[in-house]
Amino acid sequence: MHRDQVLIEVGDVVHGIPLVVSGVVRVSRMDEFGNELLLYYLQSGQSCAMSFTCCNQKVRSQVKAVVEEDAVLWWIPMEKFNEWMNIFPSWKTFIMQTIRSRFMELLSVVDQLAFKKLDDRLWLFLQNHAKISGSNVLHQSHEEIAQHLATSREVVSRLLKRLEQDGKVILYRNEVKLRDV
DNA sequence: ACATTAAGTGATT
DNA sequence: AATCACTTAATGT
Repeated sequence: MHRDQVLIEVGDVVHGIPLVVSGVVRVSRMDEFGNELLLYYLQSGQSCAMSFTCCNQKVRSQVKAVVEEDAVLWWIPMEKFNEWMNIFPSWKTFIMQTIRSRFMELLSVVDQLAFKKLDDRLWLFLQNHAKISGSNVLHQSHEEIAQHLATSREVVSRLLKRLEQDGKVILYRNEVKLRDV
């Protein structure tokens, strides 16, 4: 699966469980106008907790999943999913763990929305992306960053400018480089 | 050289 | 913090 490939759109019927073997998948919430809010990233050995509930009850997806970095995925069919639940305790444990960890990440997003200002959210976004991608260079335009944070481009531009003045970041076109602290 | 897209900025709400 | 209107800078053709 190559970069920017859309794995699941809002409203899609989910037929299986995506298990990320390698690469990174970005999971976002969408509103009716196509505005986006980044929920979390999935890395190797992780899976999307949303899909567990969705495909068991044939509920349509409430989130969008896009390949962030070239990824390999295993789609586990629903039947296997249920079968393994009974056969392998380790599978059950894995499912419970992912549900818990995704839930925690969701809480963190809620916390940020409720209690944090945009400058903090932007900074956390940059930090998190660096951690996930293993690179201190973010290849995204201000517009794209703004979309992930569900805000406007101008605001991101201004906040990034301030981060640059604080020496925390260096700005280029379509690129943000984090300085080592 | 010109058109297009990204980024910077002041003013307004 | 969002939106608008406008400018400036970078990039593609």
